This record gives sequence, C-alpha cells and structure tokens, in this order.
Amino acid sequence: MLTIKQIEENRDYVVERLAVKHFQAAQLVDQIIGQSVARRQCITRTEAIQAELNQNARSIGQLLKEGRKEEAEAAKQTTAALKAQLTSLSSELDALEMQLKHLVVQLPNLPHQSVPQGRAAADNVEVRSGGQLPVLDGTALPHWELAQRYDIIDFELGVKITGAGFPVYKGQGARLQRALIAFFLDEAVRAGYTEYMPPILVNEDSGFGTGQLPDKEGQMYHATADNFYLIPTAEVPVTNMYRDVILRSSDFPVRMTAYTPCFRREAGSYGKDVRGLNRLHQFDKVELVCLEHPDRSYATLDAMVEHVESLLVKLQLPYRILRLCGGDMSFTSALTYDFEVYSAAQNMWLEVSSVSNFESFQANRLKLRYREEGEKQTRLAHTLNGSALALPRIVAALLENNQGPEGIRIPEALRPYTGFDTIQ
RNA sequence: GGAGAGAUGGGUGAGCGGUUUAAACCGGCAGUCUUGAAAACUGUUGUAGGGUAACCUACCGGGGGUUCGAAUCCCUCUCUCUCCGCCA
Repeated sequence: MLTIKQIEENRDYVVERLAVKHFQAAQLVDQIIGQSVARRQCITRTEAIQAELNQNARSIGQLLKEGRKEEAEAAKQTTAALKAQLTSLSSELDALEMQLKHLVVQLPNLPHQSVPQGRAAADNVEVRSGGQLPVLDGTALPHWELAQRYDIIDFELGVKITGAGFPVYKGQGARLQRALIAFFLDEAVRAGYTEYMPPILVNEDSGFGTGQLPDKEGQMYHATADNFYLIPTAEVPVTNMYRDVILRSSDFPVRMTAYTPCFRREAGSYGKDVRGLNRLHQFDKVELVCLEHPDRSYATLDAMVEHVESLLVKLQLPYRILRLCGGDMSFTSALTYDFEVYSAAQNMWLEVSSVSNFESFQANRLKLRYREEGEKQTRLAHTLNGSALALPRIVAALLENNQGPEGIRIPEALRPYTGFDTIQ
C-alpha cells in the first residue's frame, strides 16, 4: 500500500498516475487526506489528555508518599472526567484509523513513468523478442498428446489421486522436471542469488505481508486445522523472511532464489486455456526475489529481465518480452515485464514469467525498511520479484517445439541435467 | 496426543504496583590513544506517531480487565521451549 505521507504530499501526482491504471482516484485520495487531517487532530487531543492523566497519577503517588492523604483522594476525583473523555476520544481515533486504512488499501500502486497507456493485453508493448519460431509439419501434436505418446505426464492419474490440475510426471517427464529445477537454480546462483528452500505452508501473518490476505483468500488452499495456507508462489515465504526488518543501506542488494511447488485454486477458468499444462493447481517454479535501495531498483529490474531472458536463450525457446500497459498490470506493481514463449502446436504465446518492481508498495505492508548510513530515520526498501521460471508452460513449449520423428529433442544446455538428449 | 516452563530492546538477561525516563553485560557506531590493529578508556546506540519548537504520546508476544497509576496483578488467545509418547 501507499503511505499516507506519499498521498498527502503528492495529491495531484497520485491521481494523475493512477489514471494510467484506469483507476479514478481523485475522490478516494481526497477522502484519505480529509481522514488523515481528522486523525491527526484526534491524536493531538488524545495525547494531551494522556499526558494530563500521567501527570496526575505521578502527583498522586507523590502526595501519598508524603502522607497527604486527603489531597491525594481529591486528585483522584479529577481523573474520572479525564478518563471518560479519553475513552470516547480513543474509540473515535480507532474508528478514524480503521476507516483510513480501509481507504488506503483500495489504492493500487502508482505505475512507473515508462508504463505504456492501454486497457488490455493487446496494448502491451513488445520490448524485445528472440529465438526462431519453429516450422512444424501437419503431423505436429499438442503437448498433452505428446505427453501421452511418450508416457511422460499422466493427467488421468493425477485426477484419480487428487483431481484435475494435478498431473503426475513419469519417467523422462519426471526427470525433465528435476533437470529444469536444477538448471534454473544453478543459473540463479551463478548470477549472484542466494538459494533458499522455504516452507510451502505459511501462516496468516505471512499471507497478509505479501498481500494475498485478506482480499485474495480464495486463491490459496487453506489447511484449516492449523490455519496454514499453501503458497501460491515462493514470493510469499521468501519475501516474508524480511517482514519487520530494518536493513542498512550497505546490505543491498539482497538477492534470493527459491524453488517451490506452487498451489493455486484458480476457480473459474475453462476451455483450451486450461488444457494440458497450460493452467494447473499445482506446479513447480523457481522464483527470484530482490530487496533493493530505491535508487537502484530499476537497474536491478533490468538485471532480472536480462537473467530471465538468458534462460530462454539457453533453452532455445522463441520468446518475447512485453512491458505491461497500465490496464493489464497488477494492483501492486509499478512496472512489470511479462515473458511469453511460443508454443508451436497450440499456436499460442504462453506467459512463463512476470518480473515486477513493487517499489515501496509491498515494503510498506511488510514494514521492510532500511537506514541510510549515518541517519537515524528509516525509509522503505524496494522489493522486486520474478519467475525464473515457471515449469509447466516451458515444458509445453519444449515438447511441442522440439518434436520430430526421432522423438523430442532436449536443448543442449539441459542435457547435463537430464542425462538424455531425446525423449523417446 | 500427555505434562511442565516461558515470551522484555540487535543478542543474553534483570525487573515480585509509583525516580523504569526499562538495569547490567555483550554486540554496533563515534572518539581518544596507536605507524596500523588489538586492548583500554570516553561517549553514543529501540520503533512508531504528534508538535514550529521545548517537548509529548504509545509500544515489554496479541486482546481485554483491575487501579489515581501496570512490564509487574487478573482473564483470555497465540506462539516458543523442555520432557514423555508416536513418527520420517
């Protein structure tokens, strides 16, 4: 969420920027500023009474110590009225703060200056592309049929043991999963990220910290007996490691990577978009999370984009990089690049990574701060994250694009990890 | 699952209703000394909010209560640790 200070000091700028996300903020922003003024006045009055009560209690203590009992009793009488005032003021203050928070959380993050205008996916701007679009003959199969032919992914079996969207990987298919995870992690570590293996169940506080709760509760699987949630992405446990932390500016950059399975309930989708590996309830992903100094977060965003791109180049997949337009961006992001790979038999671009700078929007919720060398005051850090990469759609593209009469060719870079060069 | 103990600043840890404005030690930072370092010594060192400022307010796991006054007493919830049982 944005800070009240940000909103109060840049009223017009906030409204103007949010218009890029097609969010009409003027009324909400003015309400927030009004509430904030009221809140401050209420605080001033409340604290004056608290100070008086404290003073009173101290002097009663002093009087009792000196044995001046009657004066002490008299002083006790005067506190009753003050306490009544305090009670009413502090419930007024509670109400004001609740309303204010309720209003503030409705404001999305401000889009960066470079975010393109636009309403929907069609308005996203392609910043780069790479790789060769494969030319397949008429016998080319979609990945779900290839999976069956080579007996490497069993969707039916997953339905039997769990349900739709929980595939079983088998033989060379399972080995391919393990190879991709190891490859992605090794590449991230080589690029300077520290590898983590976090819990994949998180508590309620962590869900709040990264913003899944309370609004998107329905997207996560909930283990009710212990009130834990299955993570939808490694971003949740990894980012929450830094909840309520104050860093030094010399601690930046903090670069972390983690492989985890990810769980998404994703109710409401149907049709060809969810065929095969296109959309699953459980999938594997290697995630990057960076904590950065505000002055350098966009340089770090660029570095993350280059890292993800290098993975796709090594996997020899045709890809394009999109800068998301205001209308297609997430609530929390200031600037997002999506990576799509071409899935030849489906004749579709599939999103395999989304790399975002959240600036201080997420850090404010997390209370993740840092201190400039020699300064007492704390400031909010910037947080960034991105997938590097999500496996299922990579696998879909690898299977479809590399199919041939001899089987499915494994790209050179993966062979040390798979131990085979063809799926047969 | 059973029994017990506990939760205090970056860490260890005092504190048993009113100079707690949270001791002490360790760590951190700055300085003195030193060719440099170490040691020693001196100073400094929580977070958030309000106020032009002096200064004030809140926070000792969360919430509620008793009291003129609560880190301290009471209730409640959560979490952690130890032992036993079970288990990879």
